[in-house]
Amino acid sequence: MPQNFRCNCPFTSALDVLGDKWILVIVKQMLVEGKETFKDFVESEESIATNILSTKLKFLEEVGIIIKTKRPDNKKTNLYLLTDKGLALTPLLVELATWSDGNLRGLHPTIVNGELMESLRRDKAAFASELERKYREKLATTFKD
Amino acid sequence: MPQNFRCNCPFTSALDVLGDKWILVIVKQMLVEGKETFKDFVESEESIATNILSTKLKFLEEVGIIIKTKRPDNKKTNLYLLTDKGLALTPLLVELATWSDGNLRGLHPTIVNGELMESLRRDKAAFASELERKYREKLATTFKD
DNA sequence: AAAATAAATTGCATTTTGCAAGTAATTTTA
DNA sequence: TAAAATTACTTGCAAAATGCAATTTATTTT
Repeated sequence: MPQNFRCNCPFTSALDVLGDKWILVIVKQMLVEGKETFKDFVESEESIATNILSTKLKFLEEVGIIIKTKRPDNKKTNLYLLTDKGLALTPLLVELATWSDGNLRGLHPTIVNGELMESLRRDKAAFASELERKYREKLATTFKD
Repeated sequence: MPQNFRCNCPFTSALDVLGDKWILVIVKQMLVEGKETFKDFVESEESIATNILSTKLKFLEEVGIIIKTKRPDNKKTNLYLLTDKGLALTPLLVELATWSDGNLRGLHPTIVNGELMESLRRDKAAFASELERKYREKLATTFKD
């Protein structure tokens, strides 16, 4: 957990947990890009350092946003998966992308602007529940054995 | 601006700008608590240090989330006000509070839970547009001279 | 003119972030 | 089945960000 929360404000408390450069990037990689192993995260385009990744994964597990598990047939590779608390971040992530889409292009003209962004613009809520649905489906497959 | 963006992902790019402990706390203090001067921010319950505040206000101005101005009759006190780009963060802030409300009480039982949170729970979108409307009203008054 | 206030800046300590290298436990390949 | 490769780390050290306390400058108030 964050050693201690700054105060009792719900906005500030969310930022005590989520307010840093990496936490929500990792959650995005899981939810949007299907990343689930240490290697997956290290190889992603944001290229997080392994020591930071290790620290952040531990923290995410501590606060209950992800769980660490393994496939029964592989003793080496850890799987990191979103919990319900983690999946509940979907609308927040969608708002992040929406804000970028509408307000960051002046500062950063090469932000991606493909089919995915168009579908997000068309219907944010639908986009969010579709992301969530797909992730739950993947969870069901992972745990079906 | 952030020296450089990590990549072209809209989620990650938003976090390149917003992903830290203080940026969105300052925006919240402006939008939700009506704070507008350096002193206001320093005296708020999150008690930000003056050097950090100074740095963050400069950054927020640089990326166009706030503007720095003065009242015509006071040469000392700076006014910091949200731009449209800043006001566009309202839905994101509302999602932060919503996530805290539903997922952080286990870790942080004293998170506020008053009438304001109830109205947020009742209708998130209405809550957001009411916040925005009130802020624009305040802006109109500030600039009416 | 003296005191108080607002908005900083500066110096220094602590913490966080980041790179590069190394390690331990598997798993794959020759 | 021994050697090589892979996964998930940890460690050491440098750089950057954060934070506290004190000081500074420009107003404004008394």
